[in-house]
Amino acid sequence: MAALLAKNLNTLAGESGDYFRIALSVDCAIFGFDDHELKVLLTRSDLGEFKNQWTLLGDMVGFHEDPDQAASRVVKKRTGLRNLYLEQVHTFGRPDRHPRGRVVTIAYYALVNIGKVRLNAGTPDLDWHSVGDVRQLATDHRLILENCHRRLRTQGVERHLAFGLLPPKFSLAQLQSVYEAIEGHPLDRRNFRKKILGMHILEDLQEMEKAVSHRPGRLYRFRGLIPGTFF
Amino acid sequence: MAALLAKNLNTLAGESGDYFRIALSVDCAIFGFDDHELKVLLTRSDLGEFKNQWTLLGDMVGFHEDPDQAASRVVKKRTGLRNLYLEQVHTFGRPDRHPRGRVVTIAYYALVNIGKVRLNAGTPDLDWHSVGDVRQLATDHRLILENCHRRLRTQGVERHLAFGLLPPKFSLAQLQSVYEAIEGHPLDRRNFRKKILGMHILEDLQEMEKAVSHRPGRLYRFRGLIPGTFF
DNA sequence: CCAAAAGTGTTACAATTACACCCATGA
DNA sequence: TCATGGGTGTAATTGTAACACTTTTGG
Repeated sequence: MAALLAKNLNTLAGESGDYFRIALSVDCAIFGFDDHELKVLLTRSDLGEFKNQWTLLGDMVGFHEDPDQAASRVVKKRTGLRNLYLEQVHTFGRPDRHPRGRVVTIAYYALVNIGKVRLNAGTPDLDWHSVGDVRQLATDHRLILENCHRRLRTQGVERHLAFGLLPPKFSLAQLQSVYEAIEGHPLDRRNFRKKILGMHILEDLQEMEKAVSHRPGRLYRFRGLIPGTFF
Repeated sequence: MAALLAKNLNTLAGESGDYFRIALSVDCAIFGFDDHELKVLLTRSDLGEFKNQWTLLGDMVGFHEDPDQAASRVVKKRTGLRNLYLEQVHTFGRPDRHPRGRVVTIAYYALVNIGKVRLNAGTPDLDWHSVGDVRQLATDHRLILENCHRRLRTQGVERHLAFGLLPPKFSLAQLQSVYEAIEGHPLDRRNFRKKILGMHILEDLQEMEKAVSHRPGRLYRFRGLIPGTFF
């Protein structure tokens, strides 16, 4: 069967006859938001060459598996969450990128509500890291993370993705804090409220924050679907 | 050697043990501009199931080859042009997308000056097609083309990519015509000139169009590098 | 009553849009 | 002299950015 497949693939005419041995993986930058900072979920590499270095979460793509599904599977396995918005960002395929041979990886990012995540205890040192503090990662994962972060930043407020990072009920201050963390600079409060409220994407819950040691903020929820998610 | 690689790859822990048999290809939407229309270079499929259907230009990625290089190689082989700007757009990997087995493809787009292209005679029915007229393509190439075209449209004037579609000397009317073809709607002439000239990216060549049956336009050339290209 | 964050409008500036007439050339 | 497209400026509108004081709560 493998030989037959190889023969078929060879009829596709490439420069070399051995391209069918390329392995395909997915790597996910799973972003969360906590303590006014953008976080990314990392674990420890299990590659000897990169032992003890941090890496994004990934896995090989199964032979009968859609890469998008492989990415969902990775996120589900490590965080317990399903039906998240996952966006494909870029495919990294330099021949020398992986120490164990030819592995091409498709990078995705996901946005999760950090409070809902039950971290999978079976994953070594699985934990959240401030994106700004990440230094070295195994193989080319720093490059991959930078690409995912840039994509997230340039996606813009209009795509409403940031709501995936928040609990269902939130204040405008929390929402602003999310955008500040993503964009990396402070925003003007009045202009931010004007803009967001003018979009009519928030439903006023007629509720207030509780037990805060200052004037409580009004709570809202997001009106409308986040693409790829079901609430 | 193949068995050793497979064994190594199996240690990467996937759902199934046969992911290493996934084949990887590149497919290129090569855009050109002519007769006030955005064109794309197509050829005839050599897949029995899609015989006589049009397809984008692609090839398998060699085992030791960077996908970006594979895309350059494809463009060079069919058009004779090298050092073009090529942008990776998306990776398509549905398990059922290809009739000859598991082939995941990385899509790229390129912008070429159609006048410089010497079409490779060895490619069946290789020719330019108006993007707006493209109906059915082999496998999922219509989807791939739509993705590449959308990426090109949303890239915006600021990225200066459209210059790749023009000869070195061009008039503002030609440039405007390119943007109109890409964006799919007419633009106001005065506003367009104001915007482009205000960018200071054009050098006035102090030359005029020749042999046109109307008032000749001033010729310009692009000042500065198109990313990924050398002039 | 103090600290801390919520809530609220107006003005200046920049960017974008809409719009109409004269000019240079070849046929 | 006509047809064709080149070349030009201004006013209205819209969007964005800057900016300070009052309110509500818990401690």
